[in-house]
Amino acid sequence: MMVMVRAVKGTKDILPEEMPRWQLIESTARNIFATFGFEEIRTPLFEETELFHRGIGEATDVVSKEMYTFPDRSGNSLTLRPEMTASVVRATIEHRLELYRNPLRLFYIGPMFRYERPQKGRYRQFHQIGAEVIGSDHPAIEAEAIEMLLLLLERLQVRGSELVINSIGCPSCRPDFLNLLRNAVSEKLERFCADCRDRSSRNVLRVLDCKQETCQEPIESLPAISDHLCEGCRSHFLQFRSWLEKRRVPYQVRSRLVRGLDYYEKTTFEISNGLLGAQNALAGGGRYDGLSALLGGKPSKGFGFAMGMERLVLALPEEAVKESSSTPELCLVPLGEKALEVAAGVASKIRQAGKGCYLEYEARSLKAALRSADRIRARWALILGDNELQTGQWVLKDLTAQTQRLITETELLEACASGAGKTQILF
RNA sequence: GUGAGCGUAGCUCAGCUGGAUAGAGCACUGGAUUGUGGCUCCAGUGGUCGGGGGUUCGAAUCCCCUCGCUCACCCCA
Repeated sequence: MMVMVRAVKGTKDILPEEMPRWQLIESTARNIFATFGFEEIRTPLFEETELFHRGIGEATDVVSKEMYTFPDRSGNSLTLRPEMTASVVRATIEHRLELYRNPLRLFYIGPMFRYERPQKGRYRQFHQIGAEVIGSDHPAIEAEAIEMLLLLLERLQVRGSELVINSIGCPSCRPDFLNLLRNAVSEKLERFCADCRDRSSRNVLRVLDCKQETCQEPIESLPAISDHLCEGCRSHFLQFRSWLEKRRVPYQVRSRLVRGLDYYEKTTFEISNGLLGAQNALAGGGRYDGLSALLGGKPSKGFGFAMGMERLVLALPEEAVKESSSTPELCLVPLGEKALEVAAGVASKIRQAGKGCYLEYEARSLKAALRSADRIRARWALILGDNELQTGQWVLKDLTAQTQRLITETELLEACASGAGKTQILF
């Protein structure tokens, strides 16, 4: 037997049944982002591998072991984007978008790719909605972006989200802190788990984020970054917090919050939600003032976030998705080949008038056709058999009211012409 | 990369410590109703029990390998 080809590991089909949830999320996001002055941008799904190496950082997990990297036919190394901030910043540099609006407010919706073991809420092809503000380092804009994100969640009736924030310092204070931290960890190395011992040399900050029971106590005694911020970072963070408070956004400071991408500095944040399982981060983001310069552009400060759409779908309550069927309400039921020809012509005219209808092709019997019309939830069935062909009087059956009446082609097309702008036919 | 759990009809699942032609509900098709749906009743289609090997008189059931899915670690959205 032929082996069935299936969707590759970590990818999945989003079937028509679940499409309303996705469409709701996308349209709500577009509407809300527009009210904040954000404009949509789409960048290619793949980029020069170099972009992510430079932007995200060689040492990160994403770059070192999670990228879909491949040579194209000319030998260039390309990579399916694992996130989109680097691409957006690349595009702003390439097209000088900072000349066009300052700050630049952009958002995006699209698929990302990371080679990881799939689990609940985590896929190899996953989708993000994200937003970036480029060209300003005002702390108020961070609070505004977070407010926008929370408003989206509220509008989608997603409950139980928590905002945690932190400042991870900047190039002028972080290196000193990292040394301090590294030394503190190595002093009591034996008290940390094997993973943390490994992390202490690879990426010390991560030690702060370890969830191992046994590591909690030694972590407590480690220096906190909040005590070692430079004056600029400290004041920026305080202002950011006060802007959140002015906007009445509840938050928690977690000095152990660490992000996985090297370009972040100063403000970082995460929104988690208990409905998601182990991968409980619904959205995350932060400031990336050095990224533009790193990618060869003019120094340009930025702040942004990304939200996982699959995770948002998991957290989306059923009542938020309203039944909104856009499928046709009229089903044409021809009985026999000759009737099919006539019906096909009528269907064309209906659609040219901007209305919709189903055309039943394989009506084995009237009974089967009506059953099928019922199943696709059509409101009316137009029956076209030998009798109707003869008389020119077709049978229009109201499947809900269980009534039927005769109608001519002319009357039908007149009904189609009425109700301008609506795709459903009004009888 | 590591660990655990699970693979029986399109879907959700029964199938007791190994026993004869592998079952149910839903879905699908047809009939009761020669051109009238949803409800009801009746009947039917559909499975190399994920794949391979082994133990046995006999394997969906036990053992080994393999593939797949799920969840968790790691990491993140």
